[in-house]
Amino acid sequence: MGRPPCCDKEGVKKGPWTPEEDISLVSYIQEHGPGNWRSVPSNTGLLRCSKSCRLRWTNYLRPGIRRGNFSDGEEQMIVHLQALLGNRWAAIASYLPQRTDNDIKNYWNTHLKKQLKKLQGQDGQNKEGISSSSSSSKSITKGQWERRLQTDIHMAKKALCEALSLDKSTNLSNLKPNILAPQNQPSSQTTYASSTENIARLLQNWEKNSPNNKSSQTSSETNTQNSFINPVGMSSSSPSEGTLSSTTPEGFDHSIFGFYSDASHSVSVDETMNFTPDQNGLFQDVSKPNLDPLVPLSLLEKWLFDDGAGAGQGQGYLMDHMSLGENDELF
DNA sequence: AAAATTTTCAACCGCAAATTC
DNA sequence: TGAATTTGCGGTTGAAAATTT
Repeated sequence: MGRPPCCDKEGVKKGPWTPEEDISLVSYIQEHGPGNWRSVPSNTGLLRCSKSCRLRWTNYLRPGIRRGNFSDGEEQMIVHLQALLGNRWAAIASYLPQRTDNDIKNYWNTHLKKQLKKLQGQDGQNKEGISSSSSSSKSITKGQWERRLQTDIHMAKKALCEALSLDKSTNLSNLKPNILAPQNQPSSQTTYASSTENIARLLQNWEKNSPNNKSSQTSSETNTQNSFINPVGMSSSSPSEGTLSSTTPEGFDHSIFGFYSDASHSVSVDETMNFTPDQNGLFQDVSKPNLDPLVPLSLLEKWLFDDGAGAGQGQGYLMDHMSLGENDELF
């Protein structure tokens, strides 16, 4: 016997999410934590299927997500990892904790693929496409099954890290954010919308900046200067590119949730590149380990392609060189 | 200025693995 | 144990925005 369906297909809303729906979902998750998606639509009253809720959360609302332009480093990382792992976007995204697999996939399909094609056209000698990747020549020598196996080893280690770290701190995903406020932050702060009151206030502000008033909401740059009140008292983002402010098609600025808040300052790209789940609190997707996104690719490559990698020799090497936060001690 | 074309990216779909009962 | 369901992943779509003609 199975379980009842999460939602019936009829009466399920599709298409772009409205700010109200976002707020509804966010406030529910703030209270109950992410997970148990099948109960989300019924408990929130959202006319969305559980799948859609999960997707919206993981790809858009989840704190710690960095949106907008990809840095050169990220770009290179994606190109290298794609050469190593193929189109395994979730695996690739695990190396870029601030990016979603969907974003990476989109970026690959819209930007990098073309760039590589161009390069390929310019340099006919490089038939493989990733001409600049030192690892690519090695990767051809490995069968695809072998690459997959190596990735799986990495994923297994990752899962072990998570399991062990979760054991240490109880099951984080089931606890409420206020309970798990990062220790290095003042107790008055959360890394998330601070309360349902805040969300209500956000909605008020959003209404003031009515969706009809599109002129001020068309770019992330203008959004950094909009009139949303930061619920946790965070100063407004600096207008410099790369500040963590994201905007829905409706112009809903998610920085208002204080996802990335550090009450004393807005978060720059450089800072966020080094963020850790602890710094960003509970709502950092626990499925993404704290792997420093700027780990030199040669380390990854070395590990993945090291003959001894599968047996654990390379494992220690990689782990030693990657910032794993709490998990460092595990290896 | 307007139409046509291209680009972008949020969201959907289907499948496979994992989970639940 | 096995069937039914949920969850997660990768491929794809299509509306909106941007760019070109």
